[in-house]
Amino acid sequence: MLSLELIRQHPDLVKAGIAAKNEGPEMVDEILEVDRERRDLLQKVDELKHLRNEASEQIATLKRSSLDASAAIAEMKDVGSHIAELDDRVKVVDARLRTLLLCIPNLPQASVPVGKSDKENTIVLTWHEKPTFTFVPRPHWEIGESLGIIDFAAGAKISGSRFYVLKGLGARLERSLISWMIDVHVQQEGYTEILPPYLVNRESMTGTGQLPKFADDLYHTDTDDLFLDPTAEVPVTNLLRDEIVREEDLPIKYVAYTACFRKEAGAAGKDTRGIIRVHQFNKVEMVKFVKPEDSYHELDLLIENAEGILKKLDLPYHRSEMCTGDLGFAAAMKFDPEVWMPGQDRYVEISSCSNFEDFQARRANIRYRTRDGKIAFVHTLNGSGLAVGRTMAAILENYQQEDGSVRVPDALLPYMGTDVIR
RNA sequence: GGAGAGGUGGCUGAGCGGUUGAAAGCGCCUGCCUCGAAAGCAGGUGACGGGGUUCCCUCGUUCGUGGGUUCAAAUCCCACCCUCUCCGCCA
Repeated sequence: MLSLELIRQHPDLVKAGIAAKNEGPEMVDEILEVDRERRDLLQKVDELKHLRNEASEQIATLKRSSLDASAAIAEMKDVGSHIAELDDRVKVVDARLRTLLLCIPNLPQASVPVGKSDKENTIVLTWHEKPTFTFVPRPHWEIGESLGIIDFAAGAKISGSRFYVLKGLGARLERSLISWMIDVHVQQEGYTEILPPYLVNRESMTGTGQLPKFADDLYHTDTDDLFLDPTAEVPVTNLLRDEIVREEDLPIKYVAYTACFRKEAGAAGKDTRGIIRVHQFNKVEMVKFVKPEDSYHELDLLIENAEGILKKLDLPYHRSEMCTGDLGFAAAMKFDPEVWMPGQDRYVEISSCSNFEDFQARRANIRYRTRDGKIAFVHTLNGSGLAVGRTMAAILENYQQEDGSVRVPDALLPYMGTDVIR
């Protein structure tokens, strides 16, 4: 959510910002209009309420000294109904304004390269050359199936397309990755581990920005109006919804594993093979709450924490900087580390590290009290550290051997109990 | 799922139709005291929104949420949500 004050004072700046995200200026004008209407109404109704409050006090005084107050009461009856009428109108206008504010995207940070779509993202860093193989490397779905550790048919039978089943050392590898990633973030980088609910309510989804605009991507339970989390970002960020934390407690750094659920509504025909794009996947997510002045430094650290996992696994990757058109709804700046998949001859997004500035904090009302007593919104950031299924795919493709077996990365040896999957 | 109790400011907790935005205590802040701290004493201390002569003044809202009754609701009525206790069921 953008600050209403910012929209009032610098509508052109806001229009330019959302234009860079491929969003038209109409919403801004409507907000200004509705805001004007709201303030006019408020002025009127507040005046009447003031009148009523004063009259009530007089009535109370009269009653206390057992005097007749029926004249004043009769007079207030009209005022009361007028107030009720205006209050109804305020309520309608308030709801409209809130909806508009919830639907306007965050502004890109000034230094983000302007671009229309993901085609204009730039590679800002490359780590390790693409490895050479003495044989033709296979994609992970072939490796996984031939080793008997990924079963796509079973997933389709149990649940449908874009589901799969892990077996034996495949399941063990996934579980090892989850534990190891969390251990790294907790023990080496000072994050606090969280294990949150996967089902969240409407307020939480609104707080991080999935609702109201992106309901189509979410699984929803009809009976009790809960949503399956598409990322741990949702439950973990909402941990501090409507809270005021102390400045000295910032930054707050959480890491959480959850299963993630996505309808992938707009992705028909995309990544149909393998475990890259599925309806349910595991992810370890880092979430940070920081002071505004620290948030870009914290973004750098967050990216390093995400990429640290890739480095420890010795997986080649590069870092893509999102242009304005590919930032998404809530981010002010975003970097995606992408891992090399030799079996598919391409890089695949394996993490996404964003600074939301105060966009989510405003929606979710997450604030902090400064040392001198002032209250301000925190900045929130999050980044995958990492997407676990895709990490497994990357390991299968990068660590595959000519005989069809897969070496276990050194970092995972203590968790896997074997150094090779065959 | 059934029965009961309850949800009040950062926390504990009073109030149960009319100077109650809300007692008291704790916490926090400021001052005095002190070499300093503690204790003690004095004072201050919620959030949100509107308006203004914008380091301040003023008005409104806010006692789980949403409705209702009333001139007036933390206080009465209804619905929902949540917490706790007991019973049932259960990984």
